[in-house]
Amino acid sequence: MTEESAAHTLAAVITKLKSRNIRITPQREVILNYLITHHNHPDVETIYQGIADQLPNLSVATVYNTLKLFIDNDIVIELPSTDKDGSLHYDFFGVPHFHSICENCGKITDVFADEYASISKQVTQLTNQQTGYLVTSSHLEVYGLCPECQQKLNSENLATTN
Amino acid sequence: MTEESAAHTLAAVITKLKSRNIRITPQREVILNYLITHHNHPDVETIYQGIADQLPNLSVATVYNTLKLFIDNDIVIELPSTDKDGSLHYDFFGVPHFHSICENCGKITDVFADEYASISKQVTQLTNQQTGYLVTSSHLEVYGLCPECQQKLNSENLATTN
DNA sequence: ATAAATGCAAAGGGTTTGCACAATT
DNA sequence: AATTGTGCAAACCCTTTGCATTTAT
Repeated sequence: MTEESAAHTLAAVITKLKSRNIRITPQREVILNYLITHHNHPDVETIYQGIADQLPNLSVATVYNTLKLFIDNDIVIELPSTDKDGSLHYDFFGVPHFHSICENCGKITDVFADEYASISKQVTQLTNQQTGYLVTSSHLEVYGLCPECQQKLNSENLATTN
Repeated sequence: MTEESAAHTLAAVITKLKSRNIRITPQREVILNYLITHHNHPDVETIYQGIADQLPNLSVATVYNTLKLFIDNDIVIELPSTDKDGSLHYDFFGVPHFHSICENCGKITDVFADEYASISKQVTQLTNQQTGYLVTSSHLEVYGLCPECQQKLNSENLATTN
């Protein structure tokens, strides 16, 4: 994402929040900007460290509060903790997508596909028909082995069978 | 699920585990049986309480160990914690399905749909093409308001606007 | 026999909470 | 001015860890 479009995205989200009478504080703006410009699926600690220079007195509690606010407003989604890390991860959800998660190293990868729109729609309809839920959003995670871990595990197996 | 088919399912899963040289302990069998016969998406504490009469000396650590084993062998899946409860939930995954989660009360509801098979397949292919992951499984969660909470919130709104 | 699983209890660490103070509208 | 948000630090509690003992194969 270019700086230009990131700035535009930031402004658009802030407008959206303001229209819902949500106050825009420096903390919220910085955290939001971090999430828009970083797609590493950070946990709270990573976000905290990543904006420490901009907000020297920031509290972790504020990061948690802000993330919850963004999640409730469908701006950010929460991703499960990966094996080697008990903390939850967060992702700006401007463009709908899903995630593949490596069962070996815990890496999270974005998957953007045009097909996801129709899948979401189908799933929303199915859910509403069968359960009566009023559907707000849907999350999809795919589990497997990332290319790097496939290679690494393959090398290890070759080594141990010699 | 009838007792008959539950027993059959239990036997089938045990055979599958044995074929992978996984030891069948009383603890594992009881926990597995609990999960096959209870689809309340229990957390660890609920499982622990639910089988306390069958395994008086059971340790919570064993429940955690066993669940991890089942997850690694694609028998059980882990579900995110609901808002009012910081603990993860577990679900026997004999018949593939997805889940709807109420954003208000945290209730988790199974959604069985024939369409899910083709969705999973499609998602697996998309992921493999775009990321090179070797896909093992996929999870889908739908968020929204359950019928009960829709009604409840609607009543509250009517009350407060009077 | 022996490699693996269990139980116990303590430690760990991510997340939440309560309240005084500060800031947005 | 009034409502809302923030920072701080302690508390919470789910989960993990280490090790001695027991057990499945």
